[in-house]
Order: sequence, then structure tokens, then C-alpha cells
Amino acid sequence: MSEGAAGGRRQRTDKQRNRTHILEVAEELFVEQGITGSMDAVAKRAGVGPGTLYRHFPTREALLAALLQARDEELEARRVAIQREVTDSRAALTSWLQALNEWVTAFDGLPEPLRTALSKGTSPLAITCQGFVTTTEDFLGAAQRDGAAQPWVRGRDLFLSTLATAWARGAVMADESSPDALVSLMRTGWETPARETAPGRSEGLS
Amino acid sequence: MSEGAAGGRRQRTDKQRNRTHILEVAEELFVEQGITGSMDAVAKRAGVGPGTLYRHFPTREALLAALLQARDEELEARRVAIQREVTDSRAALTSWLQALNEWVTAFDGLPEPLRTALSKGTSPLAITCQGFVTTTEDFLGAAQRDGAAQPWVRGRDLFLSTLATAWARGAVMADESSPDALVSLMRTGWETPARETAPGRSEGLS
DNA sequence: GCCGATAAGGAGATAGTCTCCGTTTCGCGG
DNA sequence: CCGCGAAACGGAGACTATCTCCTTATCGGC
Repeated sequence: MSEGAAGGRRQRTDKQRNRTHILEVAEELFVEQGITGSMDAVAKRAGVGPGTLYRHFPTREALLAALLQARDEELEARRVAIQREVTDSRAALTSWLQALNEWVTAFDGLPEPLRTALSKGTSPLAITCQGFVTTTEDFLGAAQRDGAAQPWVRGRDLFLSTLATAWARGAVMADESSPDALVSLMRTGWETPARETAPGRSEGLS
Repeated sequence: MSEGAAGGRRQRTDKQRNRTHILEVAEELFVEQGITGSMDAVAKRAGVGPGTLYRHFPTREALLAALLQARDEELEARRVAIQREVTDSRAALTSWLQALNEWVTAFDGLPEPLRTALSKGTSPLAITCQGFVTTTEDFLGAAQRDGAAQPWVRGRDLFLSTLATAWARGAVMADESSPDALVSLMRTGWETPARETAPGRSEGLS
């Protein structure tokens, strides 16, 4: 499926090579500078012209989607692992949200295009996100059935909250602990106060 | 104090007129298109050259700060009103957060520059925000003393959450109710489950 | 080695931010 | 009312970023 449809001649090797190289370079640059690093800078660093870059990835979003694909698979793997290993539904949801949080902070500024993708709906990023929303709903549903999560919370709310929390990381306000505080705040929000332990801070969710 | 220092000649009337007109026009444009509407568009609509616009407001942030000033005062007034009229500290904090939420959603996309301002610290916007953080701390402190709010929450966390929640409004995900859900989630997060009523949804915070 | 398809490269169109400087307009004193 | 100097205006244009189009180079198959 990955190589064009009707079996004409095979894909040129330089194309594949360029694609791979662009991805390597883009990953590097986005890790360094966040996802606002300029497209032309990616092209330049990859040693190709802008035209080539845009033929491979017509938009920044497409490039991002390609970059995230590897991480998507990793996240899927984590989902499977959690579903297999964690029996407590409350802990499972917590673990999943933590995994989601890591995924969403892969690059600086990632929450922004994700939010945009969600609004517009039509984009590889949006489809990926939609899948994760569904997974979140699964975990949440289980937790709710066990009385571990507030019944009125919805999966998309938790997903959006995760996005928003990650977005807020960009502020830090001369304060390292705010991101954790927001995660705790959110957690206290969805959790039911079933157990007598103080919610939030305590158990590692860092 | 507002008119230059040593009493030279008085400010030219056309300057004041332009300033006022630019503000009117910018308000209009930002309400229509969100705060990303182009600076040149503001200048054009105001019938002045870009140079004039930038002499009055050297950055988009400065323009924004000037635009928000009126609303800042309104928010201050609400703070005073709440402090005078609302005796229950829990309700007071809720009211204040709602007021803050309205302030922060005055223009589409406002949370972004606010977050940036908070990070960098040096900007009129940052100073304003800092003041509101302090106010939030006051309300929160009172609520905590009354056992109405979780003791581990901090004012800046609530402020950042409000910002993040407003930011997430931009997504909507084909779903009108998400913004309210996020506000409820946050509220459930900071509130203590003192009363037996189900938290969140019920009492109007819409 | 040649040919045709395919991809590369890069100039340049478009758009946004922001600056510099020649020109206009205003306020004031005569 | 007029003229002068300061103050403000306007817009050309430098710079940066995104994205397109067309010419040129390169690859794969024969």
C-alpha cells in the first residue's frame, strides 16, 4: 500500500532518502526550537529546496503528523500495556493520562496545532487525536463504572484538559511546579474522593 | 503625569485623536477576527500609516494592553463588588473565577499573548496579570481558611487553569459544551467536597 | 547509453511585521 | 494672521516566513 497504486515504475530511491532525511532533520529542529521552527530552515538544514520539502509534506501539519507517527505507535503500545497490566481502573486512567501528557509534550508548542486540528477535523493529526479521545473514553468509562471517576466527565474533556495543561507548560511563570499542579488539579477534578488519602500531590504522577 | 514631563508644549490634538481612533478600530477588528488580525489591517482600517500605528503602540502587545485597560478596570470593579457583596468564600472564589474567565475570553486568542507575557515577565500585560493572580490568591486564601478549597492549590495555578481553559475554547471539537465541562472539571479540582451536593454541573457557573 | 518519467531546486509571489526618513501639520509667539 | 520649530504622519521598503511554479537534473527501465 505504501508504494503508489498501479504498478508503474518503482519509487525513486532519492525520494525516499530525502523524505527520511527531512524527517530526521525536522525532528532535530523541532526538538531544539519547538514546532514553530521555520519550514525553510528545515529545508535548508536538510540541504533541499523548499519545493522539495513541500512536495513531501504539503503543510507543516503533514510534517508534524509524519514526525509523530513513530510516537503514536509507542503510545498505542503503552495503551495495550496498561490495559494488560493495570487492573485498577483508576490507576489505569491515571497512567493513560500520563502517557498522553508525555505524547503531547513531545515538542514545544505541539498543543497548538493539535487544538487547531481538532477544530477543523480534516487532517491526519485530527484523526490520530480522535483515536486517542476514544481510548480515553474507554479508560474513563471503566473508571466510572468502578466509581473511581466522576460520572459527568467525558473523555474529550479529559483529552482537552490534557492538551490545555500541556499548553500552559509554556508559561511556567518562573515556577517549575505549576505544570504538576495543573495536572493534580485536573486529576482531583475527575477523581471521586473514594479513598481517604489526600488527592493529587501524593502518588507519583510527576 | 500623563502628559510628558517638563511642561513643554501640549500634546497635539491629532495625536490623541489618532490614538483613540486606532483603539476603536482595533477593538472592532479584534472582536471580529481575534487578536491575530494583522497590524497593518488595523492601520489601514484606521486610515493611518503603519508608522503611526507603531509609534503609538510599538508592539501588538502594547496595543492589546491599551485595549484591555478599560476591561481591566471593569474587572477590578467586579472584584470590589464580590468582596463587598458575597460573604461565602467559596461562592466568592467561584464568582471571581467566572469574572476572570470572561475577561480572558474578551478576544479570540487572547490567552496566547497572556501566557507569553507571563513567561517573559516584562510587559504591561504581565503586570496586569500579576495583579489578578494576587487577587486570585486572596479569594483562594479565604476559601481555604474556610475549608472550601483544597489546601494545596495555589492562586497562580487557578489563574493558569483559567487561561488554559479559555485557550481550549478555541477547539470546541464540534461540541458546544466542552468549555463548560472544563470549567466544571477545574472547579471540582479546587473545591473540597464539603457539601453533599454533586459538584460542578449543578449551580450556575455557565 | 538513451529516453521518458519523476523528482529536485530555487526564484519569486504573497503576506505580515516593523523601521527609517522626507513631508506635513500643529501649537505657539510675534 | 503668519512663520517657525517641534512633533507627528505616511509610506516605501527591509526583513522574514509560507508556499508555488517552472526549469533543470536525475533516476529507472530498456
